[in-house]
Amino acid sequence: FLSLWPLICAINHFLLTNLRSCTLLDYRWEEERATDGSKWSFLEHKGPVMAAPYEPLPSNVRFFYDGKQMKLSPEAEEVATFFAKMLDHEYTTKDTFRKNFFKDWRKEMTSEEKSKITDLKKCNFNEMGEYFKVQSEARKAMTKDDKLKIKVENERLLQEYGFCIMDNHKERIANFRIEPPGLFRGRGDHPKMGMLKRRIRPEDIIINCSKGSKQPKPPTGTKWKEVRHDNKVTWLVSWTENIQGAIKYIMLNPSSRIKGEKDWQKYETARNLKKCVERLRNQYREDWKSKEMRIRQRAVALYFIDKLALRAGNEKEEGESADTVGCCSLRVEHINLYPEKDGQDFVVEFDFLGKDSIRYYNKVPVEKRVFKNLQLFMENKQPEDDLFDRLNTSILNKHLQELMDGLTAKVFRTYNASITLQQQLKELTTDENLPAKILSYNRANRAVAILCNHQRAQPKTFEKSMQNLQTKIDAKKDQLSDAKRDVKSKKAVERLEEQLMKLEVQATDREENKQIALGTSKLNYLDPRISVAWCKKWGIPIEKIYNKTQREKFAWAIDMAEDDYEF
DNA sequence: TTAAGGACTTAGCAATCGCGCG
DNA sequence: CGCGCGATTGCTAAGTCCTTAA
Repeated sequence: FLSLWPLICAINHFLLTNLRSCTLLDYRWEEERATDGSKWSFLEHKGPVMAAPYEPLPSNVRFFYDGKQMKLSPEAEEVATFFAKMLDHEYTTKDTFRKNFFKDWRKEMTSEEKSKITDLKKCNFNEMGEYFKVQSEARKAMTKDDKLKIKVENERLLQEYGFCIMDNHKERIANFRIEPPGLFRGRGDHPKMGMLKRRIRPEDIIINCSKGSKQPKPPTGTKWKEVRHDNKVTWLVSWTENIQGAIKYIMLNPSSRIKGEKDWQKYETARNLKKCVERLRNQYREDWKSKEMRIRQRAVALYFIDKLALRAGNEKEEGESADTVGCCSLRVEHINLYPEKDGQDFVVEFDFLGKDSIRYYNKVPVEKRVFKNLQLFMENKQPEDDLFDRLNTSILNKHLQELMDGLTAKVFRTYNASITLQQQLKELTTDENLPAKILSYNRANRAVAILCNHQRAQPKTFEKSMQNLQTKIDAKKDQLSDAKRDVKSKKAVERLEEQLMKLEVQATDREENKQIALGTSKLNYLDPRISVAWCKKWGIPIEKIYNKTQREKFAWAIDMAEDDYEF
């Protein structure tokens, strides 16, 4: 294997460079597209990689019920291992999780097991849990050669299943592996946490490819649920998941033509909004005065979406998922009104759980008319009543569609994120050294992340890593003063000063960033042409802003944007 | 008009990678 | 050369919005 590796790398490199030059040569971003709603005319792929089959535990790894050893049937044992693997996780202490798990686990038991195992508290999974810990330690301690074997096998799988042919292009597939079975982990206070996510069989899977293509073969002795040839959609494989009954898809990587073009289109729609946003703002200000309640509600909601970059807020079925809201689904209990607070007039305090149960907390002064309207909307309502009872996302989006072609609520997030980046870059970038410019970029990015409420848990290692950095800074300062004493080494002093500045910038950046996630806005909300243009204008290598994956995703923008690009 | 189904984008966290350091 | 950490990637849940059907 060691001798094979360089060859594999060489082949891989050849393929990648070949693909890249292909992109450059044929300008696939500028190819003509069909107008009949079809997404492709040829699609060929190898189908999904199925999850690895269950391997029963060795007989020395035991399960105990009520203190007594018990040999479980393979089906019940598999589900038990899912729980055992999560023993250290907070999830397994939660009532809902345990209840859902136990209910679903019992469904997999033989009738004998079912009659014996009646109380989760009496189940002892410790040996199983230990076994998996030892296994994962062993994996970490594997020899180089064994690690390489795994790497080679993964690479082989990627080469075989990780690509497809769509309309003359070899494209990378995003998620070509079928999700393995396990226990459902919802986010936040999810009523279904702990339920069994069942194993997906070939009989559950729908394959989508073109008629003339070589069809993917199901594993021997099995059949696909269906093979269809629908070129009005972009997915290659789909199946229905058993927790929410939702459909899951295998689709292409963001670097693909089909995703890139869609992304480009998204930013073009946002730029169209830029052209008419003042008109729209005047319109909703007028509508605050409407004699119709539904119009006032629509106008106030739109104002929030525009000013605060709130999500649309579709209705959700109660009890099916965590209780989270967006703009249209805000309830009376999610806001507080203060005619005067901290020296500001007409302050609205927002406090609610948004997507992924991330808390949105914000205090904002608003126009008097908005404030009065909110008071009106809240009159005679209970805390759990809808704030905008005459509004939903479908009504709002229908209205937006009339104001501008292609306009929906989420376009405001894209527009406000991108315009903020552009403005902030203009404001913050100074003609300093490279690290200072990068810091400016990150600060502009950060302003957007704060606007969009993209948070992350403070890394567990944050305090320590800040300390380490401080130690480095102190050491560098010492070095510097030593060097300064030594009159001969003027060059060395300069170099040390630069290194020290770099470290200090890094520390500032990291501190400001501890609870903010920049990745989401960078990947989904910021027109990449703004960043490409900024790099060109200031002579900054694009690699400083975008890593390899990001450069692949934004290849279209890197190809087309010049230094004078205006969002 | 509403509900359900379907397709696609957006999201944070966990696992893994790979680089700089002693 | 191994270790530890930050960076990157993988995973899949959770949104948005459109279409279809009753």
